[in-house]
Amino acid sequence: MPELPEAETVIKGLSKYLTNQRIKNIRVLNKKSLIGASRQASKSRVVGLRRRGKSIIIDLDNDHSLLIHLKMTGQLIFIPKGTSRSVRRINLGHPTNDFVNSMPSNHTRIIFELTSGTLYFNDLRKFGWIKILPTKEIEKDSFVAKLGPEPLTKKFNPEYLTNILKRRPKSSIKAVLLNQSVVAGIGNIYTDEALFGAKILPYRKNNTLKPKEIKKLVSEIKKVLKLGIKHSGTSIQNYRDVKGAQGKMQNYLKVYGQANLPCKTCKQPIQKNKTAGRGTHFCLNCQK
DNA sequence: CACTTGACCTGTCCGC
DNA sequence: TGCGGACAGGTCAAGT
Repeated sequence: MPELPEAETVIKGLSKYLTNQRIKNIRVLNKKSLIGASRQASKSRVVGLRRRGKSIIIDLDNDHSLLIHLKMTGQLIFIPKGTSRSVRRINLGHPTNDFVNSMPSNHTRIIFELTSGTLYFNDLRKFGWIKILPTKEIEKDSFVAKLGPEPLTKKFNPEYLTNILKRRPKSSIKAVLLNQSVVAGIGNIYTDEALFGAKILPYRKNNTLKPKEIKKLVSEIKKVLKLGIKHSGTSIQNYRDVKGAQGKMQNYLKVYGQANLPCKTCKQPIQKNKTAGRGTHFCLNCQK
């Protein structure tokens, strides 16, 4: 789930709790969730948090970093030291956890014990991972090295996207926006929202987009991502912030998850199909 | 080279 | 109530 706005929200929430805190111990409950040696992170102090695309980076004072990808169902939940059991009763988005006090939950994969409290990495589907690697090697990491520009920087502009589309004339615009090597951080939700804002059907072939449409699309992508950040991300099922709270962006979505409901602009029913292998939402009347 | 498909996992929801 | 199948926000390897 977590796309760029959700990763950004998690970082904002975690920073105040983790910065300058020491990692005392790391408990690995699911081996596959951790890549690298946990001893390279324990006994170190957190110096800062940052984001690259959808991934979260926690820098440590021993020249190592945690590179984290939440994939679809990953959560980073922080419980400050001394939190009472009643406060720990939080809704994590699935029935097994809904009314259970439990941290760790059934889906906790890694536990970081810090001086300020405990950080739980939960991940129902086990697709997510945390890598521990030297800070200097993050840029060379096999995952990070392939990422395209950040969508909220000037590097992502109409000229850049135009050149990308020329090299991929026959695929769909949606497939391009989901490709992290083209632009890093956009996922299924914000792709559908940005294409609606730009009035472009998701399955349009790239060589049919006009310059005006490309320009509008770039600006709509930046707009929906900023709106997502403003509303602390989208919570459809599992996404939660560090305190287990839901984001608010789902209340502002115009097409994602709105199949058969009236379009907020023209009242025609929102359509759903499969484009680029993903559930895709659009308005046949508003988008061309 | 670029695109599509299936796999990775666990769970929910819907129809029968 | 049970069962089978489709589907779920991401990415990668393998196939075309």
